[in-house]
Amino acid sequence: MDFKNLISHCKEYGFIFQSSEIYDGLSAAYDYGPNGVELKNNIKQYWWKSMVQMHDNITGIDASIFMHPKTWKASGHVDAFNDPLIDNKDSKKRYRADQLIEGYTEKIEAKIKKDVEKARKRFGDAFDEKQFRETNGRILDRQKKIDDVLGAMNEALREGNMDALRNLIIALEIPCPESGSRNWTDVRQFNLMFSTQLGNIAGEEGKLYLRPETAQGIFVNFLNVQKSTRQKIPFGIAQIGKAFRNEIVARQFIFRMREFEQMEMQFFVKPGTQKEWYDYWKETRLKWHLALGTPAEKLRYHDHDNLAHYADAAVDIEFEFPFGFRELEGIHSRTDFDLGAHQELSGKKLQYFDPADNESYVPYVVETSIGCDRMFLAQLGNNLMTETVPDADGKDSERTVLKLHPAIAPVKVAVLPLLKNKEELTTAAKDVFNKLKSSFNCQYDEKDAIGRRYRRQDAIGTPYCVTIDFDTLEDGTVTLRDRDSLEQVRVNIDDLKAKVFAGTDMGALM
RNA sequence: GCGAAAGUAGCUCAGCUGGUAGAGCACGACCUUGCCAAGGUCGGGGUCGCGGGUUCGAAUCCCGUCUUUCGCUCCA
Repeated sequence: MDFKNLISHCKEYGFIFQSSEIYDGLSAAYDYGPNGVELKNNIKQYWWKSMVQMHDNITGIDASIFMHPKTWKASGHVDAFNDPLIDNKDSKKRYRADQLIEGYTEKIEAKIKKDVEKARKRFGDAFDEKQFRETNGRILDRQKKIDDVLGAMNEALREGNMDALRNLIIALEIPCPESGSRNWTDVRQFNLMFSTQLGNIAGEEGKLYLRPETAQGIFVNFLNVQKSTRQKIPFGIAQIGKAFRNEIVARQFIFRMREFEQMEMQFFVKPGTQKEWYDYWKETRLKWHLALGTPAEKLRYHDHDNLAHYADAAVDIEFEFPFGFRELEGIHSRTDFDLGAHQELSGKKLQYFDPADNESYVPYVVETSIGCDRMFLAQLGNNLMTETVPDADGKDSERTVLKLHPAIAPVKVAVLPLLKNKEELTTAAKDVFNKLKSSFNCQYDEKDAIGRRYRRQDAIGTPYCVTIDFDTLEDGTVTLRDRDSLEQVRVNIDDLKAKVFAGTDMGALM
């Protein structure tokens, strides 16, 4: 099914609505509807059970969205994600001003390397690169130029002086890499974190940020959790929660929103063992996706070429969305960057005493981080389809069916009296419904012909439909109709609960 | 942010050489209906995304704006 139809389906069947739609909507903000919230909750529950319930050494927390501003200083977000952006008026291309300037210095560096290589060829084994670089006049001039430019750039960045940054680009006559044009706009600061004010914090003007990732709530609680649970390394802390990023362009339905939900687990390990745990989680997390029935050819690993400031290894699990392969989950080896930075800035020891080695150390961290909304979209993209099934006359007819894994389906079972106007049938059906509803999310539906009701349930992914007919009144059996095979089996009402449970049990995935 | 396309009933859309809105499905009532999108009768529902302009008259032409999709760009 194409992307547009998927979005329509989400609205029509109560999965996702645009935020504040009656006011023309808010860009890139969406609300989960009645079926959407059930599916999303089930996805979260599947993740939570797989991570926390199934691992003795992983526990959960739920940290505040507001955190002390120093958190983001330590994490690097304040410094690393204040991107200075500049547009080229002719080509309409946007660049990071600092990257343009760095590109300029890299070209000079390349010229230096060329000279070095020429000299190496000339002098052969006797060549001393260090000495050559320190004595060759042309290279020294070029190196000075690089140092001057980067020095000026860093000073401008440090002071937040956007005009100075622009002037540098103009003075160096840096052209647009695409068009060659030097017709630049002003440089504008773009911070990926949303901020708000909160009176005073520790005597300083309090600029609060909405967290751009949930991970820091885990790091700052590292010792609280370790001590209160008496966990021994290796152990993990899991969290599901909202995060906020002021993306320049937020698009593609719920794929990239400015407010989104993450499911993150930080796994604390002994330094030196991070690689083996990175490999372990890389494999374990892919299995989690495969267990839901997502086909292997729609998933792939994508290694990061450019590592983030905190990582020594990083891989994405990508899913083939309707608009191509995109990141669904990330597994990052975050080293001791975060705990080390918090230890330094807070002045509090964030170390673990390892009785096995009789020593203290700052643990290394392997992170798994999955976007909840993206997982939701992936499930719809993978399971929503139209297919041909026989109609009442045995002829081909089309149905729209959401073939979610039964364990995460919003509604587990629909209870349907065969006919609406026979009170003995509707009464019996309501009895069955009342028996099931304490165990499963159920729906009772008596409107329209039975075939239409089946199709309505297909469209929201309900794995089972129970139909009450006249035989039910005689022998206490009902038909149990399977969403995918369309097969119906006769089941005793007393066995229904066990049957539906067996077919929708989340435990079977783990 | 730039470029392209779109926005009319709950949904999918038609109407758009200007003359104050239609269909199918959905919704409500009644009849009919015995397992995979049944039929009949009646009924409710839209100031055509929003604002402005041209005109005697605008869903239709023009300008602006918001939202969405696609392509660039960005993406810890």
